[in-house]
Amino acid sequence: MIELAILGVLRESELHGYELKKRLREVMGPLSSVSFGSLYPALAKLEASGLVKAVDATTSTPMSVVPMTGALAGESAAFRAARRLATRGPRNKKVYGITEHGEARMAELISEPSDDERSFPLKLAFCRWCEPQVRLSLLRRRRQTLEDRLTERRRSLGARGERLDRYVRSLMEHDTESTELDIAWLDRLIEEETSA
Amino acid sequence: MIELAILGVLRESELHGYELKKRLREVMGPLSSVSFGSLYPALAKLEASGLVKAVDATTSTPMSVVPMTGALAGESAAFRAARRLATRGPRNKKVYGITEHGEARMAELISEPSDDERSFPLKLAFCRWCEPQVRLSLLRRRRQTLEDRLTERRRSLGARGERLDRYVRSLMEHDTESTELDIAWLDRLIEEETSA
DNA sequence: GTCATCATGTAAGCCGTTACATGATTGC
DNA sequence: GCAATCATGTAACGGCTTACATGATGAC
Repeated sequence: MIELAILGVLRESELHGYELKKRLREVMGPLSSVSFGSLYPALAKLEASGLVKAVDATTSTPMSVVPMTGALAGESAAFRAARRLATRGPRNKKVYGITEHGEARMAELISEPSDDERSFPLKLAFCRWCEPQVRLSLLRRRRQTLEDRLTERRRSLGARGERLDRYVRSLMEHDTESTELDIAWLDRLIEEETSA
Repeated sequence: MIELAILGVLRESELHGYELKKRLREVMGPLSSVSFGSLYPALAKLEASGLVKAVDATTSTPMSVVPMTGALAGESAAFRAARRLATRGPRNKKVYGITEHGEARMAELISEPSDDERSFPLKLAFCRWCEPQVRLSLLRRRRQTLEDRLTERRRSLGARGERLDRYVRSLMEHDTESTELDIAWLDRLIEEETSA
């Protein structure tokens, strides 16, 4: 889970742990944002496996050398990171970048059949990097999962739906509605994917 | 999490661990169904705290005494459990029931402010047992949580929405849509709650 | 008598958390 | 110089999972 999230964010730009955490919160939502206690060990593990590497930021450029244009609004996150890095020196920061091995691992993670509520959004968020057919099968796999759940739900609801508690029934009916919306959304994505 | 689920199911009928697991899967959905490895220790802990107790099923009624009507389809789960218990004897089974202390604990758990994706459905599923005002504040609290997330989402989407990856944007838009559906559903529940 | 199912547990491990410790840099 | 923030980590713990061990009961 956290592995794919880190790789995906690092693929966009090289970052150090602290900024990585901020970007992760943006991607994964304010909920389920990873904590430092899991982020740093995860990074260390990824580095040990060669999926990410610490990039050398040996430019000891003092601040005066960096031209301050005043047009800071347009800066990319990566550029800001680079500037701050140059300003502060690399001694106390570890800036990570994804390796080729890491990119291959990403493709592998996205292809994995597991399809739960947590992993799917993450996979979709980074699926631009993978091949169209992998992306398409991801969408179809997810659709099938939801479809299965829906028929299962309908079966158990039909069996003992009448004598169900009011709140439980409302919960189930809403879940069904919600899942149908999900499927319709996936259908749109699949349609766009196949037409292109 | 698992604590509330167990208490809630036991409140409907006295059960032993194995059947409890089956009922839990029905309530919590096929996903996130607890495993034995977590169920039994959880039950033991609940018993130690006095929230559930092992009910004595000392009725050594032999099977022949139980009349077999043939109309088995209409049996309740509780009755089936009782019959099977009488058939097999209590030696190898531990049938649990909720205590008064456990009922109080349930009310406490439902009142707790934590409101995440997992705990809310569980709370709602068992909220019939708690007082109307507690139930209402549960619904309102959840609604507020979703509303907050929605405004947060809109804020971050407005800031950098244009240059967002296609799939990430679709993900966010769908999440927004989905959350709006949730809120509308909660509004219906709240309306029903206040009108009665 | 044997196989599937029912039934209860324990052990090891994964994945993540909170809380704590440490120190550099910046702004005032 | 001092506080706030940036930055990196460690330690202890929690909750849940899979895999394993054990044995009773029922169907045939």
